[in-house]
Amino acid sequence: MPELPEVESYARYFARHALNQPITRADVRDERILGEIRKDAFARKLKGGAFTSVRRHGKHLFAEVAAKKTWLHLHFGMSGDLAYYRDPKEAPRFARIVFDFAGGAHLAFEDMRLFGVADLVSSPDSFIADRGLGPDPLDPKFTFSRFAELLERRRGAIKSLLMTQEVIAGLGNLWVDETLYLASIHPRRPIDRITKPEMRAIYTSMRRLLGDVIARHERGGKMPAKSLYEHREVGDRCPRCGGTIERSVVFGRTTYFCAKHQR
DNA sequence: TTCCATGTTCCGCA
DNA sequence: TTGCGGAACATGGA
Repeated sequence: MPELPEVESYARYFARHALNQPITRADVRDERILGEIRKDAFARKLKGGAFTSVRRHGKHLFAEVAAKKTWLHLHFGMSGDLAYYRDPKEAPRFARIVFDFAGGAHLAFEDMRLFGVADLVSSPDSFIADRGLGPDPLDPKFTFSRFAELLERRRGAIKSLLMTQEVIAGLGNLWVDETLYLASIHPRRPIDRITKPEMRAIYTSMRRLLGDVIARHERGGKMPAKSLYEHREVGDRCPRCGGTIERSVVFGRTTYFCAKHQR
């Protein structure tokens, strides 16, 4: 379930469990999950190191291996997840890489659909720059004026822009729909027809939503009954205004919205 | 059997 | 140059 809030939860999970334990083995069980690097080079570079810190940018997770001067980079695709466990029998069915630690524990990078990627990179900052990723919306430096700048001289549907990782890094289909629902903006609204107050509504809704979803992951709660998330079905009643939930395709993705209050 | 899925990339066209 | 539609990738669940 990996958009920004999910990856943030994975990053915290990684930091809580898998830091500062010597890596005795990096077992690549399906080489298709690797990016550029080959399986033996990946394993050789990590063996004997230890993860020392974790960073997240957008949907990307980075774990530093300071002694080896490298960072593990993970992208979770559509179905990626992490699992930390002691008994090897608990390994997830679709574990693509398993890190064995000296203390006897294991960290699995699982990804059923194999759209995820694992790689080694020299630093998160150089990766972000090379990839041309936009700012992370939860970065404290990501102010409203920076957000407004991103919308300048842009055309097209607001949903497409918010989904584009080179513009803003981290939002995906689900939480873009939820953001626009909260801000009462139609997903196809042309960017150049969004007013300043509406921009602020989008900015505020987006940041509050992402924080809420992260907090919810931490305590394992459901989304509120009033959320679009709980009503992603054609013909459902909008829990905020009683309008009808409709579906269309925007930016190639199934899009749900309230036909009444999202304009 | 068929359709759909929280992502990304590449190609062709306007 | 920018934006968009479509297809592809791999796999399981409804």
